[in-house]
Amino acid sequence: MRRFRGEAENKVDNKGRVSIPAAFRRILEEGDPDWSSGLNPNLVIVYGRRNRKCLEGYSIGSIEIVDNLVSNLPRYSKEREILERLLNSQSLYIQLDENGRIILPLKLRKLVEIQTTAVFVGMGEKFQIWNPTNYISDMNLIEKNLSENNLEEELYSLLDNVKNQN
Amino acid sequence: MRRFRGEAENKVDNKGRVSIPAAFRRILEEGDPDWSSGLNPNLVIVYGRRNRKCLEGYSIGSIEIVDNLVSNLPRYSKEREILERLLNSQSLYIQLDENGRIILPLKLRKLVEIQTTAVFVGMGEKFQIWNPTNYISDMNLIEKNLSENNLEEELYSLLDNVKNQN
DNA sequence: TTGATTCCCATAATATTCCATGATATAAAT
DNA sequence: ATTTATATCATGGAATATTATGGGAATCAA
Repeated sequence: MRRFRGEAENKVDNKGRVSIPAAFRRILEEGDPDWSSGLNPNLVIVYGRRNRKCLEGYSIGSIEIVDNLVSNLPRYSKEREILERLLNSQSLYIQLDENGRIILPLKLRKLVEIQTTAVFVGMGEKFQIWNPTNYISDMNLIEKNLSENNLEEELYSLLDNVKNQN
Repeated sequence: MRRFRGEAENKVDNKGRVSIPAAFRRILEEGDPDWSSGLNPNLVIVYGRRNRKCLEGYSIGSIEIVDNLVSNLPRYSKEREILERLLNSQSLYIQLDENGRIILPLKLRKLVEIQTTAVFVGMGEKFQIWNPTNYISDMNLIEKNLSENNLEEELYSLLDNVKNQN
């Protein structure tokens, strides 16, 4: 399955409307079992990630994978209850409109400090929505983290040493 | 599997259109699981390599190997999130058009200083896209490094000591 | 009735598709 | 081997479609 890739910066108007980048729409369409040509795909927005100042968007298909992982934990276990709280209560279904936009409720915009602009960031099986300035800081943090932990080399050696298993 | 080999210099028009060298197309076709005769292959362009002034092109097959390695890390682990960020946010899918061209978005062209001409460089499992002048400097840098330290022989001797990890 | 929410339409910018052509290369034929 | 036919490549232009984004009317809720 194709992944969310790339970055895009889109306007948020005062009704809270934002365009989902076209490339992401394609992934949402593929990932929505109910979607077919002509319809508008659904997605799930999760806003329950503490220590992260961003929202996360999942295709229906990929949120179901996560949900199933949670369902495999022992029922009524403390861990499961917490995860369900974070992933289920702090999330909502949204359907794209005719123009490929969604409406970000005021509550969510406030939560992640989004006002007139939102940055969409591809993260593989999900994507993130950031306030532009916060995104830059987060990226800088990552850069720092990379160099400190020597992760960068590790990462690129992954890329460079792909042993082709086809 | 066949590899990206050779160099080619192609024109970039003001819409950002460039021909992918025919030899590279064949490799992209072979490497795209969805490709079949008559279709146009997809590829992934990675632009996030710090300290490198070039873009990198991967066939779908080889980028998926990398993606899967990352996907095997614990979901939501710090390490995975960092890797996903770097690999996915700094890359994009592109499909060749009917004439074997792709469109390099302005953002990417600026990033690597490409204007009217681009050099394609085969690098085995990936290829690079350079501004011609920058490519020459990079090559010179390598040459200089090699001759100054008399590294060439040493380098090639590395090849013989590789413990084959396949 | 006064915000907010949804739906519908408009549009400039951008991207995609389609067609055309000269230049190379590949294959066939004498 | 030299010429002739055929296909493929790199590139340009123009027609068409899609994106991102704004504005307003209709609908709804308190």
